[in-house]
Amino acid sequence: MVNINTISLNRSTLERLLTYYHFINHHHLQHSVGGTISSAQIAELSGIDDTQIRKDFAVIGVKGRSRVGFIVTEVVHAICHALGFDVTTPSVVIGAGRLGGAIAAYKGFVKQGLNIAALFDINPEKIGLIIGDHVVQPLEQLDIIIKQHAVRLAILTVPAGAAQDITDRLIKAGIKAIWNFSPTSLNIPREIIVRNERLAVGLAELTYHLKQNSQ
Amino acid sequence: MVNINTISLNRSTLERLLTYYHFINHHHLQHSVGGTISSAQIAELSGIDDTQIRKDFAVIGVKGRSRVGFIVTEVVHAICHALGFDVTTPSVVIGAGRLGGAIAAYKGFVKQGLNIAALFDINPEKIGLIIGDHVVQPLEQLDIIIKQHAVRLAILTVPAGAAQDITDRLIKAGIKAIWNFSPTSLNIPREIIVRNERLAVGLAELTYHLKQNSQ
DNA sequence: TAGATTGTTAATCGATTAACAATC
DNA sequence: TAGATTGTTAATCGATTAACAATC
Repeated sequence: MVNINTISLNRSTLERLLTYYHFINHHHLQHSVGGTISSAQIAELSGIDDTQIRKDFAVIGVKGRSRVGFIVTEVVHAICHALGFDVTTPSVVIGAGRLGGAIAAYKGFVKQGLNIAALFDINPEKIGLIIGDHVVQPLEQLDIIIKQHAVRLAILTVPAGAAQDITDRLIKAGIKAIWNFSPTSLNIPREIIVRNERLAVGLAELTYHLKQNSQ
Repeated sequence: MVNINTISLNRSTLERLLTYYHFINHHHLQHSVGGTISSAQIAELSGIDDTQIRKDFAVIGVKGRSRVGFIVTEVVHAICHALGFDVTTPSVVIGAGRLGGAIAAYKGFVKQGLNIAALFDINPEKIGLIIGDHVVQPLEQLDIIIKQHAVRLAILTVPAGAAQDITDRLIKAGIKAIWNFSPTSLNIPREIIVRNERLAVGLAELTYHLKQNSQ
């Protein structure tokens, strides 16, 4: 086993690795037992430069063969391992609104190792509702469930106004990483990992280009 | 009025502009009539280099004053104009599931000029349901509504398996831009603008860093 | 004026792409 | 072998940061 603990993948690299993974899966290439694929073929599918692909594979410890290419199953396993998909990540979802419910009910993230231990809401009327496989829990249960399941990841889908309070509470309860869907910037200690999912950026990009094209 | 039709903002620039906009709004700076702000102050708030900020402002036509800084309202207006927030963008949401419903019901995008003309679903059981201010429409209404409202933007929240078929149909109906939340890659003509909102990337980034930190 | 801040040029840094020897 | 493909170094490109004259 190649030790990849010491290497550090930046966000662009992670995104590219996920792109390779997606295209390989999408084309059902992983089903061809012992099948191989060249960096040029992946480049053709994904639009990413073939030199870049070979470098990325080198970083995650995948070795290819001259005149043959890379063994598909090796690539898939290495990407899963590098990205942590082969480890289950327990998590909690805070906010049982439409977005929180969508994430809690979505099965696609399970392939990435995500396991949702519980879904919380502050609204008493929502407590007890069943969304996906989850019963909406009151926030009072937060500490207990986080400890019980050794949860380190929280998925935040509360309104902007409530985000900071909940965040402080999550950090006190031992959360180490926050996937933030609230349209606000969180004030957090440096050691906590945050990913702000700013959907507004996507919309801005589209409206901007639409405007450009119509002129 | 500065002509910004000819300039081209890339994705990083758009993201930075939105960041400035967010921090200026978040700190209620726009309410200070005639108030000014320096690039160093925005740098402090946003973490973006002050030289970069001055360059971005130059690109969107905002002029500052020595020893004073930039007039807040001018900055806000210029960003809104550059990003197209001052123009209403009619759109349709395809897929009245939890995610589609969340987007259709969310009011935050209105500030960016987004107007949702209709919400569609293929499932007959969902037709007629009320989500937010919208009645779920059958796909048969797609062409009529797109023409009626001159819709050019479609927001796609259908399962991966249905995404390509719907996309083809949308393009035939005259859609020019697609905000794709389906976890799949769409095959589309070059002239159509697509933004793939790959939430899996965010999750991968977090699980990767959690794994790194625990070793 | 002195000094703070802009606007812009130059330097640095990192990411991407090209080139090509090594390999099978 | 000849030729296709990897692995890696070198070159290019673009984005970021530093420096600093101009300005008020």
